[in-house]
Amino acid sequence: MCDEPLRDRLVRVGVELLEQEGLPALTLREIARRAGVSHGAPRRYFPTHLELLSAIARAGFAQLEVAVRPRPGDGPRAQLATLARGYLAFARANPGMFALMFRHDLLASGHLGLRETSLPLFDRLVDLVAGVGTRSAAPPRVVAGALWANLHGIAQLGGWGSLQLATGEDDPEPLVSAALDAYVRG
Amino acid sequence: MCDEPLRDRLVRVGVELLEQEGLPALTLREIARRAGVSHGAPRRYFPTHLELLSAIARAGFAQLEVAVRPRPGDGPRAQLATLARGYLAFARANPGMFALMFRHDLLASGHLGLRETSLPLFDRLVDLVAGVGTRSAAPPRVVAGALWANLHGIAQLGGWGSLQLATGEDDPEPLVSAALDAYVRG
DNA sequence: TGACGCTGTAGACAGTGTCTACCTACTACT
DNA sequence: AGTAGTAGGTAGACACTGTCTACAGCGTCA
Repeated sequence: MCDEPLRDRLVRVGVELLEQEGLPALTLREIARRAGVSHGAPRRYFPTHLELLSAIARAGFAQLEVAVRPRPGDGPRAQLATLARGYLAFARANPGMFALMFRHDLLASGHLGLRETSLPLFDRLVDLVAGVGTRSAAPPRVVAGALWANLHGIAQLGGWGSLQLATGEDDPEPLVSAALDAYVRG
Repeated sequence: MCDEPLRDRLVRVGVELLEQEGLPALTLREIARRAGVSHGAPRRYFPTHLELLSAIARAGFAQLEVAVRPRPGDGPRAQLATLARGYLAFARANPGMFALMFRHDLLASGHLGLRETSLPLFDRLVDLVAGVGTRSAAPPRVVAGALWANLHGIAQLGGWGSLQLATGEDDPEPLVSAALDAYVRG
C-alpha cells in the first residue's frame, strides 16, 4: 500500500501541509520530512524548490477548476455567478493554496501546466461574458479581464481583511454582486 | 553629512535596494551591509525583520499617496481618473515596492502607520465615488471597495503578465477605463 | 573619577535551498 | 549465473538567512 510514487506523495503531502500550516511552512525539507524521505530525495523529481511548489500550485488550479464548474442546466448568467462566487469561495476556503497559486515569484514562470489550467478557465469566462452581454463597448475579452481582475482583487484584499476594514462589511458577497452588476447585463 | 540617523538610513537604503534588486533581495543582512553596519545593528531600531519591512512599506504608501494626489482644479470625475491611473502607474513603476506593500504575511500586521496611510486614501476614494455618483444601488462605500479591488486586481494580475496573456492586450489602460465606466457615471 | 545608557560589533545557533559523493537494490545483457 | 549499469534515495557539506546574546566603545552626568 506504500507504493505510491514519491513524486505524487510529495505533491499530496505538500497540499496537506499547505492546508494545515500555511504557505510559510511549505519548505522543501518539511515536505520531505512528512513524506518520510531525506531532504535530498525531492531533488530527484523536482530539480528546485520552485518546481515542487509549481506542482503543488498546479494541483490547486485543478481544485479551483472543480470549484467553479457550472451546474448543468444553468444559463450563462447563473454560470457566471457560479464561477464568480466559486472563485471567491475557493480563495476563502483555501487561503494558503490561493496565496501560493498567485505568488508568481515562487513559481517557475512558464511552468507547463499552470498556464494550461488557468487559460482555459479564462476562456470560459470570456464565453460566459459574451453570452450574457456586457454593458460596455469594450470587447468581451477586455471585459472578462476586468471582471477577473475584480474578482481576484476582492479575493486578495478580502483575504487579509483590508476590504472588511475599509468597507466595514465582513461578507464579500455585496462586492461580488456589485462586480457582476457593473460588468454584465442583469 | 554622515549624521543621518541609522534608522532613517536603513529605510532609505531598503527602498533603494527594493527598487534595484527587487523584493527577494530585501534581506535584513543585505540592508545592513549597504548601510555600512553589522547585521545586528538594525535590531536596535527594528526588533524583527518584519518591522523593518513594514517601515519600508510605509514609505511606499507615502509615495503612493503622492502618486494619486489630485491635480488642483479638477472635478470629481477627473480626480477619480487620476487616482485610478495613478494607482496603476505606481504599481507599474515600482513593482517591488507594490509587491511588498501588499505582502501582508511579510508585514507586521496592525503595524501603526500602514493602516493610517491607506485608510484615508480609501476614504478619499469613497468621497470621490459618492461625488461622481454610482451606477448601482449599493452604498458608495461598497462601490468604492469593489472599485479599489478592481484596480488592485488589474495592478496585481497585470504586474506579472497574466492579464496581458489572457486578454492579449499589453496596456492595462482599457481595463482601467472599463472599470471606471462600469462603476461610476460617465 | 566612576557608573550608566546608548549604539553598534561579533559570534553562535537553528533553519533553509542547493550541490555532490556515495550506497543499495533492481534490471538487463552476455 | 555473473556482472555491469542505472534509478532512487541517503548523508553531509556549503553559503545564506533571521534571531539571540555577550561584549566593546563612547558620551553624559553625578
